[in-house]
Amino acid sequence: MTSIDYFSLVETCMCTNIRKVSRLITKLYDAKLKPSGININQLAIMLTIQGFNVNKGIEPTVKELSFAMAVDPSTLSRNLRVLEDMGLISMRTDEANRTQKTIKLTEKGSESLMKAYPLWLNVQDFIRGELGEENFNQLIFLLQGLEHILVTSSMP
Amino acid sequence: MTSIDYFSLVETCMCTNIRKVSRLITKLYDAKLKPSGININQLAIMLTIQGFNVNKGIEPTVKELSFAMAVDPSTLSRNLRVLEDMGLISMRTDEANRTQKTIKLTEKGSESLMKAYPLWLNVQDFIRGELGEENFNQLIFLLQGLEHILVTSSMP
DNA sequence: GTGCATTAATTGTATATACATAAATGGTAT
DNA sequence: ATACCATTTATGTATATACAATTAATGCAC
Repeated sequence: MTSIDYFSLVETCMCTNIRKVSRLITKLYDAKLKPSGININQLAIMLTIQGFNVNKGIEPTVKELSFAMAVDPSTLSRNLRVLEDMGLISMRTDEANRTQKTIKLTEKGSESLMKAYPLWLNVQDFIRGELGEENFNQLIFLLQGLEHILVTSSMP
Repeated sequence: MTSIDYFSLVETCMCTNIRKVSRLITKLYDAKLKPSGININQLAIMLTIQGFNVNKGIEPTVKELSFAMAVDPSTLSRNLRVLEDMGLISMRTDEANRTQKTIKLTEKGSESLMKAYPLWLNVQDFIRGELGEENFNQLIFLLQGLEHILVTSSMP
């Protein structure tokens, strides 16, 4: 094997590319969401909770939320604690099955969501404008395809 | 404004999609790199250091590395500490300008790199195989386009 | 119903991440 | 030469992340 070009190697790494963009885009969304008092991760958590509630008519458990977001339960547990301390969500032991807890937004949480929504839309539109509609959609499509592969296929 | 479909909202969020895939793909790369003793983030750091060294003939400073990887210097500072404690890199105060430090791989670091390389290649090939060559390349292309936008354009 | 396996959530530990600030050095203006 | 400003790195603090292990509750087999 001849010598390796390390720079181009790291530039073709799917994981490294995604992690780099993840850092950059998180920074932008967090900055623009700042006036709402929540960051993009917290917004995503609350939107997913609200999605369970509005679309499915249920209050999700930690496990359900964890699966929907592809976050480790232990990670989510700590993230939820922060939101609870902020008064944006409430968690309650499910009396039907006391091993699990159900989660819902508080009134204050709903208000934060409404405050964050237009700010989120602004960033989203900025990115869409810069990338172009077609590239934006294509990127989302490819990311969701990759996500599906990572969740369903198991590498030997 | 009529009621919002929160589920589809979060599914169209560029940031949330990227963060989710980032978690999933990091998990896969880390698992497959495990026998090498380093994770994908550490591999990326060491490859970038080696890239500076081999391609540019210089030992990068924390700032240069931080810029190349789009990581905050304070974050990188801690990540480098771990690699230093593992004996994979060495950092030295630049005597020409004592405000900065220069970084290089140790012999042990180079060995780790060589051990990690075939493992990395396996994961990379797996992803390429599952996505298909064309989608793989297209995804990298779109990610680098977005990266460029995030680094150069400033949102009003 | 007692014991054991299972499941859900949390905690211990470690790395990753960034902002704000501090510490150390270097450069410049007067 | 000194005083001030700029630059680089590191530290304080807080959130994000996951794996391993723990705790608590359930359920099943006998």
